[in-house]
Amino acid sequence: MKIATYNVNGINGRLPVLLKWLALAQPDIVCLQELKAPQEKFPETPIRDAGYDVIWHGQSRWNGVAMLSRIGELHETRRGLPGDPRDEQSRYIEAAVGGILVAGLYLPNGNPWPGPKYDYKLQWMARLDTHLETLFDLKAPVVACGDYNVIPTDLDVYKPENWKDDALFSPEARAAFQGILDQGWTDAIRHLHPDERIYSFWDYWRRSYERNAGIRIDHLLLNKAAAKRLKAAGVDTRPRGWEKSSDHAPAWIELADERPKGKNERTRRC
DNA sequence: ATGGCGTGGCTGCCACGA
Repeated sequence: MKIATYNVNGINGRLPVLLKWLALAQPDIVCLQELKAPQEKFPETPIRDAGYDVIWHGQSRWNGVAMLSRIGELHETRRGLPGDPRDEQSRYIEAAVGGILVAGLYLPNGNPWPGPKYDYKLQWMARLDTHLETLFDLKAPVVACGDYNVIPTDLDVYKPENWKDDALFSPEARAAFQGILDQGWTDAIRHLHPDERIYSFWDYWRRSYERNAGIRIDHLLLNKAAAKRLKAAGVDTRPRGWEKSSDHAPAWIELADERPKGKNERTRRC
C-alpha cells in the first residue's frame, strides 16, 4: 500500500500536474495540502474520474486539505485540529481507510518570526502534540502525514545558515517536532535513509531545484503498528521538474500488506 | 541583506507562502 503527501500549492491551477502524477505513481492514499480553493470549487469530478474517493476541507484563498483513496471509501473521523474552537483555518483532516488511520495536516508556516503567525504555529504544534498522543497507542496503523513546515535537522536543509532566522528552522519549532517524535512516532523517510540528503521543497526562484537547494519539510510519521509494516519511503521528485509544478514534491511510503492470519500460517511455511 | 517566483482573489494590485 502506497501512501503519499503532496502540498500542491493551488489544487485548481495544479490539477493537470496532479492527475498526471496520480496516473504515473499510482498511490493508494494521498493527502493534499494548500488547496487554495473554497469548499465548492474543489475539482471533485476529475479526481473521482481518476478512480479516487475523496474528502476535502476547503477555504477561500489559503490553506485547505484533502484526502484521496483508491482502495475503498474514506471514513472521515475528524476535520479541524481539536484544542481551539476559534481556529477557523482548514489545516487538518483525518480518516480511516483500508484498516489504517490517516491524518493529513498542513502545519502553519509561522513567518515572520517573531510575530503572531509564529505564535500561532507554536500553539498549533502544541495542539497537534496533544492530539497525536491520543492516536499513537491505537492498535491499528496510524500515518500522520503532511506539510509540517519544520526542517528537523541540519541534514534536512541544503544550507542551514540561510535558514537560521526562519520559522521553519527555529529551535522552538524543531523542538516541538522532536517532542512529537519522542512520543514514539517514526519519521519514515529519515528512518530508512538515516544519512541521505532528501528534500521535498525547492524555491521557485534562483533555479533552486536545478541546484538541489532544497529543504525537507513534508513528513510521514508512523505509529508502532504502521512502522512495523514500513517497506520503503522517499520523495518522488519527478513532478517537481514538470511545467506548472508545485514548489513541493510528493513524499511517500510503502506499507507491507497486512499479514494473513490464522489458517494461512501453515501454508506460508511450506 | 535583499529579492527572487507563484497562486488566488478582485481588478491593477494585495496577501501569503517557505
